[in-house]
Amino acid sequence: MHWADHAALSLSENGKLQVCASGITPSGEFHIGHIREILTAEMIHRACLDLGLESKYIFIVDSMDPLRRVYDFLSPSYEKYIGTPLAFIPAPGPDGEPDNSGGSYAEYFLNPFLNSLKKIGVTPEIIMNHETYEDGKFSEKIDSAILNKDKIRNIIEEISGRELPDNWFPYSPIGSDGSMDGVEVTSYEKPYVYWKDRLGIEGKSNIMKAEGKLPWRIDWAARWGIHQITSEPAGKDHGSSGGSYDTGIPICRLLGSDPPKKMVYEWIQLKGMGPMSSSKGVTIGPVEALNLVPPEILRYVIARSKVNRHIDFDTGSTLFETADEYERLLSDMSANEERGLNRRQRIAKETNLGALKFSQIYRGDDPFKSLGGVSFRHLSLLAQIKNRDEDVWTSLRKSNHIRIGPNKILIERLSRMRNWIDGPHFPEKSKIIIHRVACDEAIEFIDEQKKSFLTELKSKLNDCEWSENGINNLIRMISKNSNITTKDCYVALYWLILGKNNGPRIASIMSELDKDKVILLIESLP
RNA sequence: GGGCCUGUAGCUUAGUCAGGUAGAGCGACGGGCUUUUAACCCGUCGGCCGCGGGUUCGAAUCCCGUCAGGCCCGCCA
Repeated sequence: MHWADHAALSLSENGKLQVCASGITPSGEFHIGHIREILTAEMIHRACLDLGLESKYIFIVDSMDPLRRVYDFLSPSYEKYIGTPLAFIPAPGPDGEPDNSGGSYAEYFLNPFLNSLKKIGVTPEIIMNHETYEDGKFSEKIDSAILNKDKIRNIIEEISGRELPDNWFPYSPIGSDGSMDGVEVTSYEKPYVYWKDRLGIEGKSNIMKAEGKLPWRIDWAARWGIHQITSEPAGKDHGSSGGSYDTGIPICRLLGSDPPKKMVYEWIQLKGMGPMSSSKGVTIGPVEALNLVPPEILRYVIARSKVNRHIDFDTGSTLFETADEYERLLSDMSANEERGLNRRQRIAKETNLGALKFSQIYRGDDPFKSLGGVSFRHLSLLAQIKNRDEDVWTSLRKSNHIRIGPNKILIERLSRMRNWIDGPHFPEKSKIIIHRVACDEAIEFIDEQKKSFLTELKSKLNDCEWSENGINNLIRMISKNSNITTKDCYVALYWLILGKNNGPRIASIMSELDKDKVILLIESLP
């Protein structure tokens, strides 16, 4: 059984109404790590629906969270906004300076992300957390938290092992300059929290409005109750023992609600570069990823991996393999029957089918409709050899990958493949590099006999039709009349042109090159 | 210091929750496609399931220990 179906099944024991949630702080660029947060919850939501439960999926934007520090991509003028909720800070303009015409900081980073989510078929109910505060929905929880201040303090200190300062208070009011930093609470009289800020100015915050917020650990526990959340997978940072999940559960109960069951997902890492971090520049954005691979493949990256296993993401060969695995699974699924499968194979097949199901952009779509019929590896080859799309289709027709014209899926794949190849993420290993002069290995491999074959070939090139077939026929003809095997003739050409001992059909590569270039290349042999 | 994840064929890994003869892909090798391939099809090779112990008729799977790698524990998915 797929993990999402399994999660849904265990949720179903607690009732028919399910609310699956994700929460992200929009403090900077979103990256594919956030995609895991989103998709883990969204797939469980879909699984609930598949099971016949009533379920909704909400995405809570932590717009009330304060700016923690001035990130590298921000201008130093953001210094004054540290401690201010992201919803109340102007977005950075093109120069990194605060720009009042560009909406809020939170929206600035959120909107492109929502766009990408739409492309992968995720359409959550979006809740801006600062609006929940503005609407007074937090007020009861805030009141309750303040009244239970000592109990909450105990929970946090005991479970997290952290020691809270003496002046700690379970509510952070916003001071006169908009920041929550250095604001000390002096007293509480519902609905007002009285305070003195770091400038020495005194004031009060109404807990019915967005004039302050609960600290993170309490905020999280409170919203579980406010939104009736039954499932919220959290990143491993919240999941380690003593982390915010562990303190959230008893705090949520203390505030009068049932918490969701703890579920922790592992992080996505960029292969060889450790965990993703926007501030360190170790990141790949969803927009970037979607320029390379189709949305169903991006979903599949998440769907195929168990929640508690980390994912090594890289835009090189791993992504190729994952994409090809998707294609292969699809064709295998239609082929073999249930019979003759033992228990393990049945489970594996069932799980794989689940992964395919959750990879579809729209729930209920037939996975087989997303079958391209050509491996990504092969497509990358053709895309590099053939400059014109039409030639790619011709080649695919010849190899029986497609019958008539390419379908929409394939056309989109080729266009993405060209992006991939032209961009910085395409793996070196898969690149086809045309040599301009013979490399050392080529010179070593090409002995006198092979050289005379090439010389002969060169002299006939001008008479031959400059097409894949014409060139290939010429190669075959000359090789037959030479003393070496056909295979050696081809290998010599591979070494000469690509610097490797094999490759895609050499005639098709040559036909895309200028004749003069080929001639110069042969002449570059000593 | 506390905790999590991982260790299975050359590489990537499934199978671990519900113990019952180790599966797959890539690579390599061989063959086919009377045209070469990193296409396509068929086949072969390849695993003391990190190591040691225990439970069991039976362990990759459960338990204990141990080694190695990665990660989290101020904010970060």
